[in-house]
Order: sequence, then C-alpha cells, then structure tokens
Amino acid sequence: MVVGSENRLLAALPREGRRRFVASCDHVELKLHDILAEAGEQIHHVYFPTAGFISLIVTLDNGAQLEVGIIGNEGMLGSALTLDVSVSPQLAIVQGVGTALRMSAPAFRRQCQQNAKLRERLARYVYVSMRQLAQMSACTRYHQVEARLARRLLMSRDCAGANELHLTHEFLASTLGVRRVGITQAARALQARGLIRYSRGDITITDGAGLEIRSCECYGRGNHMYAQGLDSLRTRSNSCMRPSARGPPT
Amino acid sequence: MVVGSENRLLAALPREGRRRFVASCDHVELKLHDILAEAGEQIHHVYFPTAGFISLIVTLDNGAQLEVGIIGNEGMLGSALTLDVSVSPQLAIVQGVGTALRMSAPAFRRQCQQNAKLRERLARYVYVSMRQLAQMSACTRYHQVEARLARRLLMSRDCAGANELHLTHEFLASTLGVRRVGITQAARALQARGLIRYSRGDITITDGAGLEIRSCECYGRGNHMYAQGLDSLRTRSNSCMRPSARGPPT
DNA sequence: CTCGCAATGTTCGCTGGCGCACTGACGGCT
DNA sequence: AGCCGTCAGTGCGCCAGCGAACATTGCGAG
Repeated sequence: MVVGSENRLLAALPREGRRRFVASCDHVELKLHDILAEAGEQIHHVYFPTAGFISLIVTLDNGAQLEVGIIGNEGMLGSALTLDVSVSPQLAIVQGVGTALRMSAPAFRRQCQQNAKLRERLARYVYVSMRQLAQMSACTRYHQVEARLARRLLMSRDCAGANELHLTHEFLASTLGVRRVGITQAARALQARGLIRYSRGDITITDGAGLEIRSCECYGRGNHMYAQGLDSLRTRSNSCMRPSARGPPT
Repeated sequence: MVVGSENRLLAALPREGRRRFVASCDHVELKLHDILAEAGEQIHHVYFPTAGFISLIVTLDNGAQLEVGIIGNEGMLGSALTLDVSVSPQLAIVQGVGTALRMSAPAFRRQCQQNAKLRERLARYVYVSMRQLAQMSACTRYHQVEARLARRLLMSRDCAGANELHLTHEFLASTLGVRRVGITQAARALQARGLIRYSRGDITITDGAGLEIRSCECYGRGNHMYAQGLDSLRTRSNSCMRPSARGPPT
C-alpha cells in the first residue's frame, strides 16, 4: 500500500488479523465538516482515518467550543466501544478531508471479541488518548497562542502528510479556542520568522524544524506518547518525556 | 458498612466478587502529600479511596502544574492497568487525607482476568474519566476562577462527605492553575454571598445549593457522567447533559 | 512569652487575549 | 461588469489574571 494510505493503528496488527478486519470495513471519504458523531449520541460506526483528520470537540452551555483532540491515521474514532460504551463522548467533525476505513459498531464489537491482538492495540490507544487529553488541558491553560498554533500546524501536517494545509484563521481560532485576530497575529509572527507562508486559507510550512522550536513541548510529548503506544508500554519504565518523530511528511 | 467508608466503584460489584476482591486488598491510610504514582513511572499499586481524595497532576517543562482530575471514593488510581499499561500517566498526590483499599499491580491484573464484571465496571470508569478530562480542558480554558473554585469546593465536599474542608488558598491556586491572589479574591466573593466561610485553611460550605449556582456547569456534568457510569451506558441513548446528584454530604 | 512560620490580605503595574467594528483583497458566479 | 461571500488586516477600549512585593494574623514550639 502507498505510504499514508494506511491506518497505523491497524498497520501494527498481524497480517492475517488485519486482512480479516479490513475485509469488514467500507472505504469511505471524509468530507469537510461531516459530523461523524455527536456528544451523548449513539455511536453507529467507527472510523480509522487513512488520510485527513477528525476533530473532537467539547461544547459548553454557552456555546463555546474547544477542540480536545484530533484523530488522524494514527488513531480511530469510536474507541469508546472498546470500553463497552456505545455513547460518543464528544462531537466529532471532519476537519481535514481524506479517507477512512469504516465499520459498523456491532461488527466492530464482534471483531474486538474475536481478536485479542486488536483489543490490546486499542487499549493502548485509549491509554494514549487519555494522556493526550490531560496534556492538552495543561497546554490550553498555560501555553500561548503562537506556540499552540505552531503545535497545531505540525499536528495537521503529520495527519495530512504534506506541508501544504488548508486551514483558515477562523477555523484555527475555533479549534484553539481563541479569537480569529489572535490567530492572525500569531500566524504573522510565524510567517515573519519564515516558518510558514499563508494566504486565504492555504498554509504552507516552510520550515518544519523551526516551527517545532516555536511550538510548545506538547507537540514532542504527543509524538512520544504515540511512539510509546506502538511498542511495549507493558514492561518498560520509560522516562517518557523525550520528543521523537511521529512521522514528518514526505 | 458505614456510608462513606465504601468505594463506590467496588460497591457496584456483585457481593461475592467484591468479597474476593477486597480480601486481596490492604487497608491503607492516605496521608497528605503522599505521592502514590509518578508520571511515566511504573504503577506498583492501585488504590480505591474510601475517604479522602487523590489529585492527578500534569507537569509542564517550565514546572507549571495543573490538576486534571481528582479521584475520590467514586473512582480508582491506576486504571491504566485495565488497559494493559503499567505506566502511570500522571503524578498522583494525596490531597485529602483519608483511607483506601490498596492492591498490588500483579494481583490487580489477576483479579481483572478472573472477574468479568470487574472489567466491565472499570472500563466504564475509564470512559467516564476520559469524558471528565475533556470537560476539564474546556472548563480550564473558558470558565472563570470563581466558578471553577466553586466547582472544586463542591467536588472536594463530595469526596470528603462533609461540608468542612481543609484546603489552603495556596493549594487551591495550584490545583486550578491560578495565583493564590486569584483564589483569595474568588473566595472572598463566595464568602460575601454567604456560600462559604473560611479561615486559615479551614473552609466550610454553608450553602451548597447556592454554591452550585455559582459554580460552572462542569460540576453538574461531572456528576451526571458518574451517575451514567453506574447504570447502563451500553444500551441507552441519553441526552447526557442534565446535572444530577453525585451524593451530597451527610 | 516570644519567636517563627504558615496562612491570608492587599496593592500596583503589566499584558495577553477579548469583543467589536470596520476595511481591504481576492475569487467565483451571474 | 457587477455582486457577493470568504478571508485576512487593523484599531480601540477593556478586563481577568499575572508577577512581585509587602503587611497582617494566628497558632504552635521552645
């Protein structure tokens, strides 16, 4: 398969189990702004993105929203089912066009029951997700807009697998929970340093390494969490805080 | 057993399984500032508080800390083990003196393997924890100090099972990730409304209902999540956002 | 009784981000 | 051509919370 057209959560499964799993899936397109799950509603399908990404969004009573996580080809939407809960914890919206493997909730339950290796992988994924949520909390609290923007752009890049992104200031503002003007300022600062270029919804990362430096530690930590999730968290006692590659683009 | 001396996560287990489970536990005291787990380190024991509570804390590179969750008698410390991961995701410190049932990690793994009902309960708990983390993220981002303080006091009350709390401004500041001065201001505002009284580390909630009104929605939502966790999340499609009682004190 | 310390009260200037409103630029559609 | 919608730039007043001091109070140890 072409690099990037694979879901890395499934890629780590043994060949045979993966074939059976994928055979029960549909290949679907992720269209911009598709709502794949709503907070508190039943989960009908699980999604394993192979390209593009999905935002997980918390909505408060006053209507304020905050992105609490994104799901790219390193993860899945609907992991609550692995916890035997069929209610979606958050709103899930496609924010980066792409494709995904989709499976119905009942079929997914059956696969989980039959496939121990799958269960194990997914349990790890849930664990990593929890760490990410906690890290995001602190990030949102303490880090400044410019650093968070840099982090978010890098994460988008990793999901998209390309340095060219289609993200408007307006959208980035809503995901980071700040004003659009705040993004404009931060983006200009990054552009002034030659790290990105942008125009009318197209953002190009021109210096990924530089952007990492301006981004907050949460980017590296996140990568490291996923990297850990891929190998043995069971036995090791890792120091757990060193950044590492989640897979820079082509 | 005396009300409040029970861990509610275990209380929901069938009588026989619970007896076997508790038989493998030690009864231990939770002493103030005991560190029960460190971020990235091995989990040696799991804890089921029966009184008091444990803070989960994320630490950033610059040393800034933020409490991302608390564990009282509705939960457990070490749930990562149910995900087959033995590395603690966060720092866990006793912030409210009390008692807990403690079990070694290997024994806990065995119990999980043998006891399907236990696994089911714990999976639910992990799910609820994830929702809480996400909610906290948004709360920390958008809600003001006074409302967050009110929420935190109510949560402490529920854990302690009493309206008299022992919490200094300094401590509350660190958990909410704000300055001590911010707590002083917020606490004075709450006291002026006659909702609490405090002096030198002793805080008394004098009007719990009033405090709920001043607190942010996250308090009610949290309670509702736990309440849901106790009954069937599997089949229902709940609207999921109505507050309800998590158990006001005696 | 007194010293020391923990806990709380208070002040002052600062700043990051907010809310709002308006402007300008580009591009697709009719 | 003209229009409209999307996207970005700018200015202005505002405020919650920050950071850093310093003052006060009450309690326990010696």
